[in-house]
Amino acid sequence: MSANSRLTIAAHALAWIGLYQRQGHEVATSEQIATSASTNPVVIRRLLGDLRRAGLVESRRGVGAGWSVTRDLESITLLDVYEAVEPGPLFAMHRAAPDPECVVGYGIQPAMQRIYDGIEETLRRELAHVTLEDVLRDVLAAPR
Amino acid sequence: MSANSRLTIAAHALAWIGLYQRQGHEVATSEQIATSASTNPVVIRRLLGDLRRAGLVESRRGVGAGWSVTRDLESITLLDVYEAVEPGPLFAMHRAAPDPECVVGYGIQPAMQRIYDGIEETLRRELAHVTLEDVLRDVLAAPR
DNA sequence: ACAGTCGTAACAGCTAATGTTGCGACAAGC
DNA sequence: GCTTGTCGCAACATTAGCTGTTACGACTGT
Repeated sequence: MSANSRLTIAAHALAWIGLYQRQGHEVATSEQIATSASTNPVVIRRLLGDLRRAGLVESRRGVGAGWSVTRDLESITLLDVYEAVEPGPLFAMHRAAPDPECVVGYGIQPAMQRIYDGIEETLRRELAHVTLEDVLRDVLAAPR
Repeated sequence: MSANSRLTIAAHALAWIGLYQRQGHEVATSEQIATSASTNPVVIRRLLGDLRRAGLVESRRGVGAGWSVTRDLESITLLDVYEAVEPGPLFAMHRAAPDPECVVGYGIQPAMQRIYDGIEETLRRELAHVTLEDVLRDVLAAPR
């Protein structure tokens, strides 16, 4: 399966901003977050752009600009983040439509789609259980 | 997320072989399955090769060669298929290791890994619920 | 020996994520 | 108003994985 780190990096960024604000700062820059996540500031801005579209963060421009979280970390779940940064479904159907003359080719897509829908629903429930506050707490509990 | 149809095609192939055998045939060829799934025989052979490594199918060579299912469809779950054809984890960590000097960079990976492990476990339980027999029954129940 | 099918390598094409550069837009501070 | 730091965004290169295709040797029933 595709090595997709979007959810990981987005959670990293949110936890970083949340902690930084908790330490008294107003906003965090994409540069700072990129350094912590070992990636490029543009990658961070793109991801945070998705999160802004979902209303989870906001950005300020000009000098002293940067990003801030709009809600309490307690109220943001990984499902919110997942839906903001992951566009497609977990599993895909056939690229080209299967042979409609074949019994299996005819019935396989609705059958699999029902299964996949159920699985995605379960995944969502699972992600909705975990808040960013949980993540940050767990991060800070790591032994040094 | 990557549009990955491996699980779909593998389930399609297994259901096809299972039904074909149920109709009295000994083996199915990759050519036949590829036609039903609208893809290339080599793609099918590659996927069935993974399934053979997992012991779910076997192949015969020479004239009159082809593929057959080794177990009752009732005893094969989508989890068996998933594990046979999907190598990696659902979600990936950072490409490059995050900054170990940063509190978040230091603790984020174990924290996310625990969450992802739990999610994959749930996914597995969900996939283990569905047998190929269920899939085939559902396929055949499709209205024409 | 022939014919049909698998097994596998090699390569091209496509898609998505990621990395990088560049530059205009914007706003705080001087 | 100028400078400065940061975002917004476009453009492009790179990488990785899956998919499609061709080719050819290996194998086996007839």
